[in-house]
Amino acid sequence: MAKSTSKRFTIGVLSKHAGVKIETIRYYEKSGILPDPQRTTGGYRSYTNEHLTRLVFIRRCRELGFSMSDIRELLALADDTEMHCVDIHDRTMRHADAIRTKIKHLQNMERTLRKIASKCDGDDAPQCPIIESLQGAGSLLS
Amino acid sequence: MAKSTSKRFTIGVLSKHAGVKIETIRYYEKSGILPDPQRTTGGYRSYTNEHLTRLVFIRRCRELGFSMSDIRELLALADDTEMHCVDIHDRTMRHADAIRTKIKHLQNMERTLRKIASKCDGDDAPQCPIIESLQGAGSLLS
DNA sequence: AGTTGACTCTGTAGTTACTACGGGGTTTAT
DNA sequence: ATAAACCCCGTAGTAACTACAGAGTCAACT
Repeated sequence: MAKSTSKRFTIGVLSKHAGVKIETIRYYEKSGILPDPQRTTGGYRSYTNEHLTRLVFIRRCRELGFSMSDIRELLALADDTEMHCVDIHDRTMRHADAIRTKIKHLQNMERTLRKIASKCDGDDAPQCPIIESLQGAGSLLS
Repeated sequence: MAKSTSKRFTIGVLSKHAGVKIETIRYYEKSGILPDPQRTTGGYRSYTNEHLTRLVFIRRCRELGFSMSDIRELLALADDTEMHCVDIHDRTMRHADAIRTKIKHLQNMERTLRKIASKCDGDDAPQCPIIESLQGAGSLLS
């Protein structure tokens, strides 16, 4: 768990590694969700691995349907701040429960999709039984 | 599997049951993701349970971070359309794989959050070990 | 029948979270 | 030293809603 190499890099490099567009990174900075980086003498933003970690986390959260304020709260948990232990416990549990629900829904969807795929597997029959498979209890829309 | 009761209801009722705002329902209709319902003589929209099912599915997908075009594709799978079996197989598997990745990330987050909560459980110690728990390999940000 | 209140209609404008672009300065490589 | 590639900031555009205004509809009392 040695402290990671603290090389600094530009916004373009950060963008590539995090999979987040440059404009979006600046947008996150402006909205306070990603801390202002140091600047070079020329005025260029200079990032560290901590920025990268945080940015990847933000990107993932967005892909998983969390709002910016959700993410702000989750990051506050990671950033400590001056919250009380009890607050943290409650907030954390609420988030964990919401996430569990998301997982359940995704698991249902994945199961149904794989069922559909397996029915369409192998033979290229003129009409695959997709409609039927979607009417039943295990419907994608259920 | 009897055909569900085909009572019709207004947009307000649909909104309440689906947990989707009226304006959003009209927006979905305009963007073609929710089929145009019948109208009463007075011009009111008249919905069925099929609309409800579809709308709940759309809402969930949005909460899970799917874009409108993702949802359009998923609904196309449910709606049959004139796609070939092979197409469906490929698309379905791609979606299933993406969903599996989402599940993995959410499971990591849930595990980490519950760990944090359990550390903050019971005693109201002056400083809970949140920061440390977030630095390690099982960090929320990892 | 009339009227009140809750509901719905359409269309337009505002919000959130990006995304693209334009005009300029900086850095790097030849 | 001069392009090419990169970065700066600000503004405008997009996607997916969300709110509001002004008018019509419906159900239920008197």
